[in-house]
This record gives sequence, structure tokens and C-alpha cells, in this order.
Amino acid sequence: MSEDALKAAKEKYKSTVLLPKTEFPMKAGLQQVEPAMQAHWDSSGLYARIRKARAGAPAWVLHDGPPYANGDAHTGTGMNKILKDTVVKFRTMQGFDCPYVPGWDCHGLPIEHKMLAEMGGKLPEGTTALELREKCLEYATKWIDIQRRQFKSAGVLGRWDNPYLTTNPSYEASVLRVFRELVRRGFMTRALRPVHWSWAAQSALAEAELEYEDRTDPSVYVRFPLSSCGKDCKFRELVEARADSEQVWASLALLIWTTTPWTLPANVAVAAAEKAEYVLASYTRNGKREHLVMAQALLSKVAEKAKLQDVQVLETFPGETLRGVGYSHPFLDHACPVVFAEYVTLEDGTGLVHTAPGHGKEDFDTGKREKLPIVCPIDNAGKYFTGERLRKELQLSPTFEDTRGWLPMLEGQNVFKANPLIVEKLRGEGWLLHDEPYPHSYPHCWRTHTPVIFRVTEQWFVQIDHVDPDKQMNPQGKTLRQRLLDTIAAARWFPAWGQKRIGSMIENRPDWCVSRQRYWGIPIPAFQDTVTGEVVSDLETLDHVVSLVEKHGSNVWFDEANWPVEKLVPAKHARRKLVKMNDIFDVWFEAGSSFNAVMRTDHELADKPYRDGDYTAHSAMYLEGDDQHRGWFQVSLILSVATSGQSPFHDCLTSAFVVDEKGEKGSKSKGNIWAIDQGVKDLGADLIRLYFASVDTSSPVPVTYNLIKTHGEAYRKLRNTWRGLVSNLFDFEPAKHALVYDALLPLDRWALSQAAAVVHAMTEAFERYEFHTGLRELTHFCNVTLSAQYMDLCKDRLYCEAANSVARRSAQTTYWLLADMIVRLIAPVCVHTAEEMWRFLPKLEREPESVHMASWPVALGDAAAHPETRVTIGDVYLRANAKLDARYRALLQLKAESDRILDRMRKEKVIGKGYDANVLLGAQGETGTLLAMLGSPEQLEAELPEVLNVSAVKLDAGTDHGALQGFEPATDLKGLSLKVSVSEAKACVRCFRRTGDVGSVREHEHLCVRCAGVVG
RNA sequence: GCGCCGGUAGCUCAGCUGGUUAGAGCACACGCCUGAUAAGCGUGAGGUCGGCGGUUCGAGUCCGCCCCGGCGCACCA
Repeated sequence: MSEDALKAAKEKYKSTVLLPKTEFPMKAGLQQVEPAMQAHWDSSGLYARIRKARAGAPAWVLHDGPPYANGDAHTGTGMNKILKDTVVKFRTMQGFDCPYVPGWDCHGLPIEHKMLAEMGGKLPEGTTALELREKCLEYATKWIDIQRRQFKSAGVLGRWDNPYLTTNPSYEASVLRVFRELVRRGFMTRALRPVHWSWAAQSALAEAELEYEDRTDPSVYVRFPLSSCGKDCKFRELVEARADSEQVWASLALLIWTTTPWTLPANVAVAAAEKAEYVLASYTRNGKREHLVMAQALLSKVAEKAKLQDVQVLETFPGETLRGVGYSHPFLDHACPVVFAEYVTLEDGTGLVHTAPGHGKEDFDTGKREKLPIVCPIDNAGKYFTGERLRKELQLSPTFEDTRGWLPMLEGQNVFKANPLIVEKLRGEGWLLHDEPYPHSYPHCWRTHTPVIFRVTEQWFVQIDHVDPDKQMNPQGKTLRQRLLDTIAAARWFPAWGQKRIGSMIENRPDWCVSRQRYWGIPIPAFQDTVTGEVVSDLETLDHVVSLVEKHGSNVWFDEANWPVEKLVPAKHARRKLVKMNDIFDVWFEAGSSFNAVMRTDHELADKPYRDGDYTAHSAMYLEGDDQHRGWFQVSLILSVATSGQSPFHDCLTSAFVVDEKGEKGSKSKGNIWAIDQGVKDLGADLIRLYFASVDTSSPVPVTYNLIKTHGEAYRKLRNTWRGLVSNLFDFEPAKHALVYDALLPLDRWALSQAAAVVHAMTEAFERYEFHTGLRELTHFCNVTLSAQYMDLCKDRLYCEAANSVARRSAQTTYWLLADMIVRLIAPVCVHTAEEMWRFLPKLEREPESVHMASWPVALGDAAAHPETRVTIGDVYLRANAKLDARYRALLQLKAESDRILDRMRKEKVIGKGYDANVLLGAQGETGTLLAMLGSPEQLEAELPEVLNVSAVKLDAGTDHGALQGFEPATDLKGLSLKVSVSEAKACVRCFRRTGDVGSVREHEHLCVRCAGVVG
């Protein structure tokens, strides 16, 4: 037989081989495919069609947290939206009705700041707040359009043409209704309290608006001269009893410590600990003998720092001895008392705490208890008042003469700039015992990044410990705090530690200051009576304003020309002299009201709360970065529980921040952050989405082009495996050719059993929102079970058996089911690719045109009863089969052993392809038993060539293979020996196998019997 | 300062209630195939499971301390 003749024969039969064929491109071309796909989704109204298809199904609503309408949507916000979209698509496929209404947070300081900056830093003369607000709205609207385009480019599907905006009049009115409800239930109070104050932003700040940053402040030890002691003062007796009492009195001071020297002018008391030990000590400084009082425990530390000489402890006494002691303010004319407070500790300082109720929370509480005056000489901009105002705010007596020039120094000075001036003057006047730099973490304004100060102002607060008297909503008379904790416990937190985190925040949080002194926000609808000073915000007034805002937007509050105050107040107050109050709401109050403004108000969402038995929440899920534990989640909980008694969500999923390859937080200034649509353009949305679904988003997620590209291989593998499946279905019509489950070959049923396990694991993981764990299963299944194992073993059947043979149709039925399953499983993640696959997948007529309307696969367990045999849906087939699992596990182990030897022989150039080889197996012991269980020798010899991908397999009955020529022991299977030999048989030119019967059929001398039969 | 989470091959991740030589994919190396072909298959080399100590017959898995990273809290006057 000549080479040419063989070649000719091969050519002749090649056309009878059923080779794979498909138009599904190997190369993804995401950059072209995705925009086209999105355009098609848009024009065909996919979102609306999904809504329609799920109408009447149980609702499952993920309520979108509104990103801030300022700047590009970058990787972090992009990841968040992508994860949300993945959840929504998954739940939709599971059969739920999942409307997704995206929203934007439009009000707030950053935008106002930016607009003000464009106007030159502050509102120019003659410009109204209304004009500023219009500029702000324009700016926000611009970014909403940009961000919308960016999110859509990532394949995120939702009601983009009608999102919720916190600037919509209906939204604003809903926020006000939440406020009204708080007022009605008694949660609101307007009170004078110390609040975090941003002097740069000139507004109060809430806890959520603080960021702790490191900074260094001057730490000073200051002598406050002791001036008087009450009549029964024990300390006085103590000193009087001393022989040197006169010298002691002459130079005696309380030693206090502070890191905020600028608050010293507001000092009104010194706090001590009743139970702690204090000392009266003497020392020499600058050649002078002086006396001081401070805590015993801190004396040596302070003495060392201040380099005090000859320190002598004259007396030791408990703190309570100091009751009745008074001192005079070192540079003002106040006479101040020593008071006692719990929070005085002996860790730092002197055990004597400088107390300024105008500038500290604890100080304020102490001041209230001790009836101390509240001194607060600082204006909105963080500067000391000037002139008479300063004297007044410092509560100086009219006779006070500022002989040493303190007041001129302070006037108009920024507090942080005043610090060193004060220190130097204290030093000059001899009050300063010691000073040093003190590095610590200190609260900063999260928007302006300037250090905040504590300042007493009158603000609106939500009282966290208020008990709602409503018996129906709060039957057990619990505080809001307790009810919040109950609500938190009833929700589900992913990861689970989120519950602890937010729980401890709620346990410890102070009342919520919700008023801000800005323009770009929703006004707090309150008036002040210019005659009585009374604050008017009764329900009728609120209702009146709410209805105006609902119709005309919150601008009515700022539009002096068209909306004079008379129009804003209800008829009942018409005769009073009222003026508008100028506070607006904390933006968090707005976002936190979305449960009401969106979930309970939106026409598409209002009837879709989450229900599970008796449990009800306004939505099924919130999904945000874990910074929202102190932000949106918390404020939403507070407002929702207080006003509705329900949780805003049932599931709360958080993700960590995105970081760069060095693990550093992304920021635009570092350039390690990119707009999401740029990434989509460069890498493809599906690739980015696959990446986010492949990593554990509960710890910091590194996001770089390189890392994402690394996952390109996983994408290509998935795509090609799927292509391998679908390319063998070119002549397969499910309705016509699919076999019933019981007619499928064992190998095929095994593959389906493996698939069932994947569906199972993946569903479970996705229901826990652990996409990366689920995806692992799918990747492994595609790479190993399918590509390397199953599909390799099916090739001969698919290519060489008769087109309509059971063997081939069985494989095709399985390929079809697997392809179908994979498309569905990947659809929530690779939304475009899955849709593309869906077009190429042979489908039954009843399937929807978009994969995103299709159902999530369901797998049956082992024990499932055999359903009837009509070919309809995947879940008839995706069926566990433990027996087949075990059988193929064993067979594949044999394959691994034979592969090792075949590989070596290939490297030795003894053989090339597997069909060149025959394998002899000798099995004893465990493996012998195993093989015997797998089938009779004849059965195995018939089956194994396909599994091992060789031409022939013989079982050797010999007993001592180790001694037989050429046998070698297996690596892992005990008792197994193998011998691989080069097959002498002729290869069939059609199927390449060396079956030993080539030429048996006279008409086809180059074919094996099987192929001859097929060719006919 | 206190608390929470994490630290497993170059990368991304599995390792349940402690139990045989610690797994997977990707990447890498070496081959094979040329009928999934800018594909596919096989084999291999990579880890003292952050460190130290303890409990145990036995620990990546439990306990203690420490180091590193991330996050949160705050009465740092």
C-alpha cells in the first residue's frame, strides 16, 4: 500500500466524518460585540420585557444605594453596580420579579463646594441661594448622564430611563414625610449641644461624615493658679495644717493637660477623679520653688518630661479632698471650680482635666450637671469672634481689663493657627510647665479634609433612645436603639461579621445631628416666631410645606421672590410673625429615606416588599461597600425602623474597597483608578465582570488591567469549551433528536451527574452571594471534567458514528444539555457572552429570546424518581448518579496511570498519538478487586480503549506482573501494573483507531468494521 | 488603645465539625496531536499552609503570644 493510496483513501472518507462546525467565533471581540448587544437590549426594551415576563412572580428587590453624582464611575462604584447586576440577574433567572431602579444622590456639600469655588469661594454679592442651587442641579445632572452611560457600558441592566434622584420633588417630599413622622412620634429634638463642626465647610457634621486622620497637635501642661477654697474644703485644712502653708499658697496651681490649647479661653472648670490619689508636690523650676496639685500616678512622668528638679511629694490625698477648690483662669477673669467626672483617667495628662463645655461632649455633660457656663467664642469659620462679641462670648465681666493683650491676639484667629500663639504666650507668662508635639488620630471633615472642632450649637437631633409611645408599632415600649438591634439581628448579613460591626455601632452611637448650615439640600421645614423665639414645626405646618415641595420642589424654600414666607406657612399661623429657619438636612438623611421615597413610593416598587412568613422588610437586599455600615445602612435602619417599624432590607451584602496591585486604596490622585467605561473599552465588560465574580470581594479587591487580563485565560477557556460543545450540535435539533434520559449512554449520564453537582454547588454559592466560590466549580467543570475528560472521550462517537446513531445522538443530547446549562450558569456574570451563546444554542421553541429571561438550571438528586421521558427541560437530565460517579472516578484513575506511561513513551518517540498504543493491565489486590467490580474482563476490554484513548486494552490474568517483561507498577493505584506496546494493527483511515479488524469488509479495505458499517 | 476580618504554590482561590504523601484553575517547563486548530491533550516542576509556643496518638484546621495587611471603634481632655 503506497502512501498516496492511503492519502487518497483518507480524503475519500473524510467527508463522511462528522466534524464540528459552528459560526460561534472563537475570538470574543468583546469591544465590538458588547456595545452592539447593549444597543440591541436598549432598542428591544429588554428590561421592560423581563419585567413583563416576571409579572406576578414573587418579588425580590435589590434596592440600589445611590452613588454620588459627582465625577466618573470608577472601578469601585463599577464593581458595586456589577455585583448588584449579577445578583439581580441571578434572582431573575431563579424566577423572581426583580425590578432594578438605580438612583443618584444629588445634594450635598461636595457639589455645593465645587459650584461655590467656581463662583470665587463664596456666594457673590447679589447672587441668590436659588441660583447656586440651580448650578448645583445642572452639575449633578451632567454627571448622572455620564455615570449612567458608564454603568450601562458594563452591561448593567435596569430602569435607566427613569432612575430615582434625590432632587426629584416627589423624593424630596418623601424625605420630609419621614421627618414629619419622626416629629409626630417624638424622635426629633432641637437642642443646644456640642457637635463636630467643620469650619472649612462651615457646617455641623454627623459621625458618618468624619474621617480619622493622623495629625500632630501641641500637648501642653498648664498651671491654673489656685485661688480660693470653700469653707469646709478639706484641701484647705490639709494645707493649713502645714508649717509652710504660706509658701505653698503663694505658688500653688492645678496642673492640667490639653492637646487643644485653643479651647483654653473657654475653660470654665477642672475635672478630677473622686477616687484617684492626688498629690501636693513641690519642685524647682528656673531656680524657683513652686507647688502643684496633680494625680499621683502621673507625677513622675510629668516631672521627667518637664525636667522638674527636687520634686517632693508633700501630701497625698484622694481626689474628693479637692471638693470646693477654686482657681482663677490664667488669663481671663473667671473664677472656676474643681468638679468631678467619671471619665477622668490616669493614662495620660495630669489627672486634672481642662473642662470647656463649649468644646467637648463630655465637658458639655459635666457642665450641664455642674451648671457651668457654656463658653464658645468661636464662629462658624473656626475663628475667634472679634471686639465686643468676643468679650460677650467669653462671658467676661464688664470690668475685666485685658492688660496682657490676650484678646487682641485671639481676635479673628483661626483656632489651629491660634494654638502656637497661645502656647508661646502661656510660656512667656510662666503658666506653661511643659509642651511637646502630640501625634494622634483626629477627626477630619471627610469632604474638606480639615480637622474638625467641637462646638456647641443649636441643631436638630434624632434621639436614638427615644421610646415610641405607639403601642401598635412598639408594644414592648423599647427604645429605638433596642429596636434597631432587634432589627439587625433579624436581617441576614454577608459576610456575617457585618452584623457585629453595625450592631456595636448602633449600641454606641450618639443622637444623630441631622441639620446642616448649607444651601444644596432639602430644607428642614421649620419657622421661628420673631416675637417669642418659638420654633414652629408642628404637623400642620409640615404637611403644608410637604405638599408645596411635592408640587414645586424644595426650591420653594429658597425662592424668596416667588415664595415669600407667608406662602410657606399654613393658614393657622398666618397672623404670626414667622421667619424661615435656614438649616437643611444632612444628605445622609435624604439617602436614608430612600426606603420610603423609593421602595414605598415608586410605582414599580411600592407593592414589592420582601416577605418571608411573618417577616417583612421594605426590600430584599442592600449591597454596598462595607463603609456603608456607618453610612447608608445605618441611617436607613434608623429612619426606617423609627418611622415604619420595619427593616429597610432583609439581606445586607458588603464588599471591601478596591485597591491597586500594592494593596493601596485607589485614588484618582495616585492614578491607580480608572473610569469603568474606559476599562470596558480596553478589556471588555464581560472580562471585568468575570474578574469581579472570581475574587473574594469581602476583602480588599486589587483591580488592575494586568490582573484582569490574567483572568482572560479563564474566559477563553470557558468560551472555547462551550464552542466545542455547540460545534457538535450543527445537525442536532433538540425536539427531534434528543434521547430520553434512560436511553443515554453511561458516560453521558456520568457527565450529567457531574453537571448536576456543579449546578448544585453553584446555586448554593450564589445564594450566599459568594460568586467566586460558585464560579470555581464551573471553571473546574469546564476545564477538567468537560474539556480534558468527557469531551475528549466523546470525539470518536460524535465524529465517526452514524449521524443518527444512538451513540452519537446520546452524546449530542448531552452536549446540548451541557451547553444549555453553562450558558445559564454564566449568564449573570458574563452577560454579553451568555447572550451571544444563547443565540447559537439549539433551543426548544418555548425558550425566551434572551438568556436573561431564561430560567436558572435545577439539578435533581440521586434519589429522584425517573420522570416521564418527554424531552423538555434540563432538570430531567441534570441528575446525580453516585454509582456512575464512582465508576468513572475509578476508570479515570486508570487513565491517569496509563497517561503517565504514554507520556514517557511519547517523549522517547516510541509513539505519537494514543491510538498508536495498546495497553496491558495487570491488576491484583485492591485494584484487582476494583476492576472486578467495574465489570467483566470482556466488558472492560471493550470499554477501556475509549476511556484511555488508545487502540486496545487487554487485561492480563497473570499473577506476578512485576516479574513479567515490560510491566511496571502504577504510581497511585496499588496492585496495578501496566505495559504499553506499540500497536501492530493497521489504522483505520477514517477513525484512526487500530482495532485489528481493518480491511475485514471487502468494499472498504482501509476501514475498520465499524466505519465500514457507517459508510455503508 | 480596644475590637473584627484576613495572611495556603508566581497569580486567583478551595480545604466541612482536627486524621492517610496539602488541592484546583491560570501562568511556567517539557512533550503529543493537527478532525474544537491564533484551538485541543498529556506530563512535570512549584508550598517549612505568616512566625513562635501549646493541647493531641495526630493541626493548615483547636488554644496562647507575636508579626504583617485591611477595616472598624474612640471618654486620645
